[in-house]
Amino acid sequence: MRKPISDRADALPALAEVFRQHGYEGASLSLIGAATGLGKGSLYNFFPGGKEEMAEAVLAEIEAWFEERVFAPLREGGDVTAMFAAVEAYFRSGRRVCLVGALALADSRDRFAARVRRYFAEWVDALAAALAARGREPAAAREAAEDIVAGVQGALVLARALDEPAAFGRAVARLKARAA
Amino acid sequence: MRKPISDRADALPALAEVFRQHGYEGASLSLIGAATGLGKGSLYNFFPGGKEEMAEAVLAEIEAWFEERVFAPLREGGDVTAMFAAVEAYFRSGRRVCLVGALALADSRDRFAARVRRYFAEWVDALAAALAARGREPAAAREAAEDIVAGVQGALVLARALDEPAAFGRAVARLKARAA
DNA sequence: GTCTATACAGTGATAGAC
DNA sequence: GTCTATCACTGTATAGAC
Repeated sequence: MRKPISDRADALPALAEVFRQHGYEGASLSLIGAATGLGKGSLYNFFPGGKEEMAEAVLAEIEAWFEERVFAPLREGGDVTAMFAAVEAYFRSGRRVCLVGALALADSRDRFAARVRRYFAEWVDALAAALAARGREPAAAREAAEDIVAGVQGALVLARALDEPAAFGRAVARLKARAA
Repeated sequence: MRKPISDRADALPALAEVFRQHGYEGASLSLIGAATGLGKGSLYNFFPGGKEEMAEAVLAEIEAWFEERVFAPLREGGDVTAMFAAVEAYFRSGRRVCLVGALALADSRDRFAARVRRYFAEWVDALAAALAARGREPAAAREAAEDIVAGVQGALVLARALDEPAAFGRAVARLKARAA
């Protein structure tokens, strides 16, 4: 809520945070209004499709962020270390949850199934390509990529469940070593 | 719903399935009524505390199941292979989601925070004890235990997200090899 | 464009008939 | 004990004033 909100894009960070903290069903329009500082009038002006369109916009932004900062560098440069740095920063060292992962498990999972699947498929594909470029057999690279992506998601679950963000950092260190 | 429902315990499996599929907020009393075949009268007769008491009962049953079939064997016999077999069966080879993990990420996470934390803490502790009994250094055993528990949870997220249950089986195979 | 009012459905929960 | 009817409330979404 730091910057004045004059269009959809300005509202997305606050929106994303509400969905992350409360899930899709739990993110009521009152919570959304409070978090963004926008009334229902403005919200429906920006997002005529209502809450579903808000969530879609948030997911699209997340996907774009990862595409630019994680997937593309992985595919092009094969830079796995940079991925771990980006991921650790993005998830705030385990204090932030992965909205896409949460949506995959939760209530409204079929509503966003296509987007969720694409996000994870792209992540695994890009990481497998990077590992293959570093000399692994294609099949082994793909297994390792699945292992690492699942490891990140599981570490987020565990860190949140134990209320111990440091568990995420430990997991990332292990995964980094395994990827090297 | 196979057996006639005459007390709380009979309703728990159907209840658990509803919470797993729709999350806590998404599991409305109408869904719960349809899944259990019970009217609101019966439900509130069995669970005077309403939905929250239903979820608590489900979580307690899950915890008891894992305590008996997973945690205790790990602590006593150190049988890691049996854990993987139990886990693979319980999560239906990746077609079933972990309710405790889902609650850790989702909306109503603080409501069940204590139970969620205990479930994962016991799992990690028991597994670490088993790995230590198999000769690992205590610190390494604990790291490996965290790695494996997180790996299971992450594999469930990934399998569900990709809509590819087989990804769970592949992950379990990798984790099993890593534990050996 | 943004707010205030409100419509309408659906929620969890309760009361009372049987 | 179980169902039906109903409660008060909150949800999303819309309409209309400004």
